[in-house]
Amino acid sequence: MEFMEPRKRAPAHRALARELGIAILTGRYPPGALLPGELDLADSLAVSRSVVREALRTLAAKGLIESRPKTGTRVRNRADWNLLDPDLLAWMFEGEPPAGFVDSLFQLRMIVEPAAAELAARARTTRHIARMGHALEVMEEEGLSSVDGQAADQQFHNLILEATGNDLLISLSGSIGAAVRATTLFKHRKAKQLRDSLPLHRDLFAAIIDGDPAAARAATITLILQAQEDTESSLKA
Amino acid sequence: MEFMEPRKRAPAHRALARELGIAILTGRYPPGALLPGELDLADSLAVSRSVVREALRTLAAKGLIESRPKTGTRVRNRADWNLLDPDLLAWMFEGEPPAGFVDSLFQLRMIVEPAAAELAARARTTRHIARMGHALEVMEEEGLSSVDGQAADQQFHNLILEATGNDLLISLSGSIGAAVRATTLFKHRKAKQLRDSLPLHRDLFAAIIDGDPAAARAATITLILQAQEDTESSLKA
DNA sequence: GCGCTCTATTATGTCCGACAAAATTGGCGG
DNA sequence: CCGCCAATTTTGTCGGACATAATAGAGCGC
Repeated sequence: MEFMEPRKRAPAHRALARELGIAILTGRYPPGALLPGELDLADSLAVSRSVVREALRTLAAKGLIESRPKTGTRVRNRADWNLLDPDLLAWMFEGEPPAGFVDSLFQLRMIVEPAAAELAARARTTRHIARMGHALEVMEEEGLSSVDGQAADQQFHNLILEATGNDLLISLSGSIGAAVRATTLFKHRKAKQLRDSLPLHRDLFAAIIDGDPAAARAATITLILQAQEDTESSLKA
Repeated sequence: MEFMEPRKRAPAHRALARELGIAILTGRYPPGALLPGELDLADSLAVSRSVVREALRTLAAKGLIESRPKTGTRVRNRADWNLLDPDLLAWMFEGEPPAGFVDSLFQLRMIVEPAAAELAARARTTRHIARMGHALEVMEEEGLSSVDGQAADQQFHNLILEATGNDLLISLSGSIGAAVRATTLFKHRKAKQLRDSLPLHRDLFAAIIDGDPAAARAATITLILQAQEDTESSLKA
């Protein structure tokens, strides 16, 4: 159990799930492949079979694998993977994100977030407006490079989805948030000059306050486009 | 282990995960609540602690719960639940779907599917067209009430998402498909007269063949609206 | 030889009992 | 009164054993 050094807090079964999950996502075990038996895994990794089994249950719950007696444990088809699971998205970005995946993510954001902003502009309550205003304040004071500033940025976007009152969209916010968090790492790691997105955030906030769906949609699109351009220029570097 | 009678094929840990998952989703264990200790659960349900633990790992992987030593296992906040997980959606519809949830689902479909149809009309290959044509044929021959016809319907919609070439959208198709399958049950169970959706499917198919994004979007919107009206009239009855 | 059934094998599935580690709680001492 | 330390409780990990299911192969009859 030597592979959990970075996070001593992480239980062995969680560390192993991450390990195997990444191995599957990166294609070391391609779809249809049979992975080693539980007992083999257990003693090749120096953990008990319980740990292996719990890790496999975690991966099975995320749609990555499928276990049957005698047959063994098999990697499921890519279409069955729950790619919107926050853990999977996080694991996906641990190394270099697969080509095209970043595009897929921005395509999805471009579909979901403008529509969500529209809904939010209609359904928002004063409570939501207050909390969004607070998040915006933190962003302005702390800046978008600081940890607190980025957390406030996340919350600002989550609040928009929350304001739609749609449970499924709220759940999506967690997933997309996990992925955006990861891409933001790339942006700040590799790119030096990032355009200030605060004015665009303010425009979006104003549109939601006004209850102007069209303006909210337009502001969101602009915001995502800028993030996409910055991210792509970072990836090229 | 007497609760797995309906599906003898289902392992105990899977049956228990479903059991507990439904209990959490239906609010029997509300967010923040502490559920019984592993040992208590084990002998109150007459299974071993291993089974209980593997079930809990499954639920944890789906974002429902969170375990820590000494503190116990706690139900996480609703916002952390992976509602787009196919299992969770299926469990959600085992009983009466919560009020507003059906609306949320159609709202999500109305956001995602028209946009996906647009993309599909641009990116579709002849291979996709051929498979979609085949699915449409099955639907026409078997009818939408038959099992095969509904399966073909599912596949038709999945193929559209697949044609977008966007992995995240493809993954969404599995989730939404699970939910749509469930709502379809309601429609055919309670409603007597369902309008024929085949002509609309043909319109959508034609638009995709033509590579006409605007028409594909419009056809998809019409299709979803009709399904929504039929579903709502079924739920009232 | 061909095909069927029945057995053998091998993986996951389940059970048990024990100890380790962590985190809260309470008590002890400064 | 505060802070440190120990006691307790719960999850975490371990090891081994047996049950069960699904495949592969042996044996049998035709």
